[in-house]
Amino acid sequence: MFDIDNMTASSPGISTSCVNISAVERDTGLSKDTLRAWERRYGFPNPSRDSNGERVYPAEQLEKLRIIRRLIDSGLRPGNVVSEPLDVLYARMQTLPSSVPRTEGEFTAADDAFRLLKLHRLVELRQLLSHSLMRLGLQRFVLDVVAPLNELVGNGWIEGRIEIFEEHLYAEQIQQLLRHAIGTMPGDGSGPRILLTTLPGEQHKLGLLMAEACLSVEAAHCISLGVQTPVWDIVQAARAHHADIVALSYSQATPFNTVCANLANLRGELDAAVELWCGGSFWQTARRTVPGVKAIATLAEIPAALATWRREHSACSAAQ
Amino acid sequence: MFDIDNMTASSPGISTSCVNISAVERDTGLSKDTLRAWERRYGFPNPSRDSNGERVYPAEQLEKLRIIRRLIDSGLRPGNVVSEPLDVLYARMQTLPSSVPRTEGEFTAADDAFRLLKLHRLVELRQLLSHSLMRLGLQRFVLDVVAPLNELVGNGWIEGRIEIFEEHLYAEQIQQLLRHAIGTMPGDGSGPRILLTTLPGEQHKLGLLMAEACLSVEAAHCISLGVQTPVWDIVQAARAHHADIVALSYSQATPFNTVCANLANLRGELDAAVELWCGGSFWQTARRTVPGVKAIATLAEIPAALATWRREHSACSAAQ
DNA sequence: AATCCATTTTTGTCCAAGACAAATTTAATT
DNA sequence: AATTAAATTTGTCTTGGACAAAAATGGATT
Repeated sequence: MFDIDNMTASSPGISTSCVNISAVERDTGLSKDTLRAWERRYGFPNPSRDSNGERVYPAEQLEKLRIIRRLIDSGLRPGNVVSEPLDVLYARMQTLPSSVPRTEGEFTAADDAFRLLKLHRLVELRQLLSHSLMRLGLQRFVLDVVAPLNELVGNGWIEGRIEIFEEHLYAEQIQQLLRHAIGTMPGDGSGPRILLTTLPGEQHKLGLLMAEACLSVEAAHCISLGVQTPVWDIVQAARAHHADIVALSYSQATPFNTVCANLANLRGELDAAVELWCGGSFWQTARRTVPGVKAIATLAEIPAALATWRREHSACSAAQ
Repeated sequence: MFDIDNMTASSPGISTSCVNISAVERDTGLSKDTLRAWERRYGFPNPSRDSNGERVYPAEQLEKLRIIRRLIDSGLRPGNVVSEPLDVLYARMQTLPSSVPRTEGEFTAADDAFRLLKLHRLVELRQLLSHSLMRLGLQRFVLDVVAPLNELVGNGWIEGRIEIFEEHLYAEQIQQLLRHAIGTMPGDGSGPRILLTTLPGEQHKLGLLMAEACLSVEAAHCISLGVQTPVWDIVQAARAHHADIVALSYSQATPFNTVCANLANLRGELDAAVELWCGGSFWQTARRTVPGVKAIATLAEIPAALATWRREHSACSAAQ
């Protein structure tokens, strides 16, 4: 019993040449249905078939799909990019708008960190970040260093200047640093109890951690559930831990309507007394608001939002 | 334009009553194809249809699917459980074998922690864990407290005694603790450079973190990429960071053949001088070994494995 | 009773080709 | 220039069939 495709696969030193549709779905984030539809409509991807008639994707096509994914994530439409040859796609990547609004002054730390990441100088990177944190304090560190660095790394991935493993490594370093910082803060239990998480499908944990850092600095009592908590479990957790506020984090990639539907759904399930906050950069271009949901467009708004809550809450308890 | 199903859905105060197949896939982890196949073969799930002929699953069926998932994860087969009524399923959950081999003496800490988790007494839980860590040291804490607690929580989920949000919360607490402990260890750079990660599809980050803790204690230089790194990126990262060892972590849920295929694949891509270690409880029942891959059946074996590496490596450099 | 091998059943995943609604773009009108 | 309407694009869902890997079963042998 031998497999022709696996034999042809291992030709030029690369044994991962050929993968099935499940692997492509996993590695590109494009659903099987989408992959088949593109093949039907645009003629790409164009996988060969194994002895059983099933699709087998060569590594080059997988790589091209990743590039296409980047372009679509940054606003282009499938019909305009999927059937284009590879060099045209590379050309288009150059013309993407780089949306990194940087505050002058602290941009050097983020730039330096990015350079160290690319050079794989991990020890120095950690030192630099750790030093910045100590010098600026947690709040300013998150706003002025981590946030722009996040953008740099994110754009670097879209433009292909950052490998996946470098992004992973970056996320680990920041996580280590922020968790350590958050962990060493006392937390006197006086502030509001805030339940932090993301909904299923949203995997971006750094945004959540940055929010937790900013909230902890303001003496809020944070209870983080990590990423991807189902709606029903958020409701249960809010009750079990007597949360005053449920705070969700979205990355910009999420379709706006999905966000609205989820928020409305969750709002309906939560007790009325519990506030629902939603952070994510997409609010900057949001067309409508969701009733009963507080939009937090940027991390910098967090102190003000907390101050408002405290004012309203103290007034409320005084009235009682 | 009105939707009959959504109207019947919002009857008893629950607005999430009806969901489409995508949501079910997301919330249960069962693929769309599997859900349709079960419906065809066993008559369950049995969703109604919306005006467009698409499946709409009521909340009860979703809940039952979650229970079925637990039973299958613990070894039962779909044909025996999918078509059974709900009360039979509950009865079967009671009869599941509890496979927690506990070392006498330290089991009280894990049990107490589990109890505190169920009572949502977060502050006390953190204190207890933190105290155990200080008393036992990181290594023993991981082996004697975290590992059995992991089992307790995992089994609790399978048996339905633990909610998803409680598991999330647990994972966050442990993560916080371990990261903090790992972060405060000096790391003199003398030990082997170990690249730690999991392959795509493997999301269990606690196992990885526990391994990192045990390795760090033995003065290894750990470079963690977090979870779900593609094979090609592992190879790149190993080169970029001059790793001596690549260590992968698997949870017991992964099919054995998948593990073997991935390992063989990765082994072929990695430089021959780089060792490949693979940890995961499935080795305890493993039928075969993979050439060129070192199996680490339990965390307790880590010190010995590191000692072996050091012996071989020092002999090697002396011979040169 | 335990181990091994061959046969049968179970089960997850894949396929094709069509359909449709939501999102987006384009065209037309005020 | 701003709205509105029509056309296009695009992701996701549908059915019913197919097949291979995994698991269970049934003997035969040690």
